[in-house]
Amino acid sequence: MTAITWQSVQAEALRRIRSREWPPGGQIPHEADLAEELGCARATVNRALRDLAEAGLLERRRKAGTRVPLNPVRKATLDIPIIRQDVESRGQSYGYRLLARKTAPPPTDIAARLRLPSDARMIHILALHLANDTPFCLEDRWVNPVAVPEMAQADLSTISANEWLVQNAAFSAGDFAFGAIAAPRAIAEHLGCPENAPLFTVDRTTWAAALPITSVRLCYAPGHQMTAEI
Amino acid sequence: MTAITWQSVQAEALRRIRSREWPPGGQIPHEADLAEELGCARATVNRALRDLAEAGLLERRRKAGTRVPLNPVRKATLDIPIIRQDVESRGQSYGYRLLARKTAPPPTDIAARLRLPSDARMIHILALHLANDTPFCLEDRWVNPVAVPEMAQADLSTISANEWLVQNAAFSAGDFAFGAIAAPRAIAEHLGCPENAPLFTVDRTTWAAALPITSVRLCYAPGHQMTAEI
DNA sequence: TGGATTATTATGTACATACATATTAAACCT
DNA sequence: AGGTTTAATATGTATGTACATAATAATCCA
Repeated sequence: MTAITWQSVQAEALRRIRSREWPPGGQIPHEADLAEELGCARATVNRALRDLAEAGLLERRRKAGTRVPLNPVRKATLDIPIIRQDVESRGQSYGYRLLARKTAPPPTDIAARLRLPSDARMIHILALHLANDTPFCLEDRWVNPVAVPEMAQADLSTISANEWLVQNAAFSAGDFAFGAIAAPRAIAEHLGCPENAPLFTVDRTTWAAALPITSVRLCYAPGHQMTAEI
Repeated sequence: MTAITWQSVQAEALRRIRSREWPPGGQIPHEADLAEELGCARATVNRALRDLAEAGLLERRRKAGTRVPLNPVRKATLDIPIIRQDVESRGQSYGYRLLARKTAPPPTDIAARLRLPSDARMIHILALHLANDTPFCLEDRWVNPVAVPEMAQADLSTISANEWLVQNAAFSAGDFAFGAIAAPRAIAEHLGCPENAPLFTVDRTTWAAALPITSVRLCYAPGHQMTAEI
């Protein structure tokens, strides 16, 4: 009979943080004391508090102990599915059109972001993702063929570069930037929206260790929202 | 001498996933086997694999075992600091102006989102956050006074509602939505940007258990980007 | 055969113990 | 007093064991 779980310890810790029994900025008892008080092993307390620290609700440092941060930096978790799954999980039918694919030197900002020379040969892909046959998202992607040589043979008319890369490229790290732009003429035409319409954009760069794989900008149709939970 | 850490086990697992030694869609050896093979305790393997599963790189189910997902839904972690810290961490000076504060019934969409009757009395706050004395972000917030009665006495001219709530409201859950809008006249004037400029927006609703606390829309000045890493 | 019941099995968790590691506080020496 | 060394301490992690739990596979029975 083990009534005390690490979740119950975590719930009790949360309660104390919220009730200010453990005030913001203040130190909390150390693991051994809590374990004794709650009647469980230190490992159980450790698991509970470590988890809270990862969520930004506690700050822990060796020897210094554990404290409740004054201004907690909360962490939200964002799910990044492939676009097809994103559309399908909304209960809509997914469609895809490859608009262009060619080898060319990248624009300077892309080259700089990937730390490649601006005369490097890269694959440029332009594709449209559809939901219920209406434009959902425009994918403007540059791929480093050195990182994924197999891509030259890939048939990107049936599977999107987005999906192909998730399945075939071994990426280790990446960064995202979310923002908004006014739709330029060319993009507005593809998305079927007015020129200068406000578009939600996601810029994404991925790496395999130090080797740059791809940099992509996704322009979503007007009104699109991306959601996260905390 | 304990050379094997859960991090090293995790690194080895990652290597096998990336090298396709453990192919997408395939099952991997169970914990006991891996522990024996790598020469460590099962708990160590468990910690390593559990972490990878949380990041979306593995799928684990009791009895069914652990497998490499075909289309991994990667999880990105977003830091949500208070706006002042966001500005200051960019090396800019933070400024703040309370534009309006009054009690009023909420618009229907806000009421619906918070599951409150549309004739509820709520506190409406409009405030401008500045970076280096130029507009950074416009905060349009509705607060449920039932959830935070102390807010009636709060001096929101020196501390933003954003910061006050983080320090004083015991929130337990929340959701975010990121999007883009064309700046309406009123917002454009506050942000000092052209009307219809594309603005990055964050809509955020927070709860204390079942009790709605606040719903806020942050409109960032044109060009602003929010970043995340994976 | 089919539906319910019962093993079986892989992950999930708890615990006691031991040691590692980072950091602070104390002691020390010049 | 000030800088350096040393001790003390809280968290971090590894281990072996034991049992819990969920889900599948096997079995049984009508």
